[in-house]
Amino acid sequence: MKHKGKTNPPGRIKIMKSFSFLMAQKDFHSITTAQIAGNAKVTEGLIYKYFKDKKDLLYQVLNEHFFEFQAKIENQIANEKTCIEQLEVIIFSSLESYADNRIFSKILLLEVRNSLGFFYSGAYKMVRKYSRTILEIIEKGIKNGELKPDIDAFTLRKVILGAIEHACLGEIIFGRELDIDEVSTGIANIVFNGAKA
Amino acid sequence: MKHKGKTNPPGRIKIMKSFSFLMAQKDFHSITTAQIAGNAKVTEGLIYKYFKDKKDLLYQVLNEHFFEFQAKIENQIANEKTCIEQLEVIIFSSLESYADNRIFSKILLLEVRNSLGFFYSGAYKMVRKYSRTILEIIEKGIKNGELKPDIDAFTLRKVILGAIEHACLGEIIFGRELDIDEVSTGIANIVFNGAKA
DNA sequence: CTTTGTGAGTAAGTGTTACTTACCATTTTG
DNA sequence: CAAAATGGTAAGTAACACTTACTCACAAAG
Repeated sequence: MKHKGKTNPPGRIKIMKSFSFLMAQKDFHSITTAQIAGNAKVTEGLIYKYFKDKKDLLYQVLNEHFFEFQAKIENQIANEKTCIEQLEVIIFSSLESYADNRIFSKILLLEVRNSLGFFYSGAYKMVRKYSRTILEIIEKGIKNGELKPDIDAFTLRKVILGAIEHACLGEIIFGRELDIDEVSTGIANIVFNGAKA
Repeated sequence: MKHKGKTNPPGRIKIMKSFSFLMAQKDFHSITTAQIAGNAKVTEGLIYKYFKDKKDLLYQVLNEHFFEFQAKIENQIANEKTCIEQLEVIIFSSLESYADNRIFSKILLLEVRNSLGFFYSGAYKMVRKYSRTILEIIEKGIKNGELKPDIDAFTLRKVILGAIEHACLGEIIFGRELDIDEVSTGIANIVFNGAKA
């Protein structure tokens, strides 16, 4: 009998916790189902009651983290008035969330992108929502004259998202410390004022 | 008897070609050693004469592509005089190289980053060289007054590299077409002149 | 002109791994 | 109270990455 997702039994929670714990130490592929089950003190078979496969477990863990991420960001945007201030908050909050939640960052920026299945998962819907929010703010900024009329909204989004993600990589991969204040004001300064003298 | 890497026998070439061919169609993990060998018309065992493991095969294929990439970029930088022009060329050429060589892009941007082994591979040395070149141009630009003195060179590099990589993702993952001219001038415009009105 | 060594390649494994099937016990519900 | 569903276990299995032991060809060296 397959699980229909209406409840959240202890076994399921233990499996997700165990998996998150292991993800903090090694990469997805070198985590085995035996380790996940052993660490969670359940049998391997139970994993497949609650998750379609190992990848699905990864997506669902990501999904849980994404809720917090999204909620926090949207909360903080609401406090800002101008579009530029909102974008600055997005840069800062994203960096902060990534730094606070390394497992989330690791999964989202390094582990899920390589397989097509992710782009059909629920977690990806949240990525798109986050991404759309940014685009809407940029478009509003162009309309109300805060941003230059000749810039392309999609390209500006690429620059912002790319900068955020790239800034986190060193931290995730090598465990380097990141001065969020410095980096986020640095990125905002370049993106809004330009680097040319 | 293990291979000592002094020659480049036909079997080795066939394996790398076969693997590249398969990488154009599916992701790394869903390619099996049996498929690689079958497609190359050699036995599975031969793969392990020339490559430490499957990941090592991935790194070596990446490494080959990286030579071209690096050579091309450094060639094109040499033609430009100002630092801003050099950085513009880097943005354009990188986008162009990624677009022309999807297997290379896919491996570098999606497949290798998730395992630590990559950062000890020869291919990663080339990434660092490319990355250092960009940093040096930026630092020169700050010194000679082309770029603002208050920007941080590392942050500017993050923005440029992040924007380039993010711009390629849609293309690699979904096979979307990318207007390189438009995107590269768009990125350069934002990064150098800023988005604020 | 045999011996010795080595590079290129094969054939047949082996242990692990992700995933499946069949089963049990307890709770919920018609 | 019987039927269905939930929560969980135990014992598999096919496929996979990787290993071991072995040819064969051929080139120097003695």
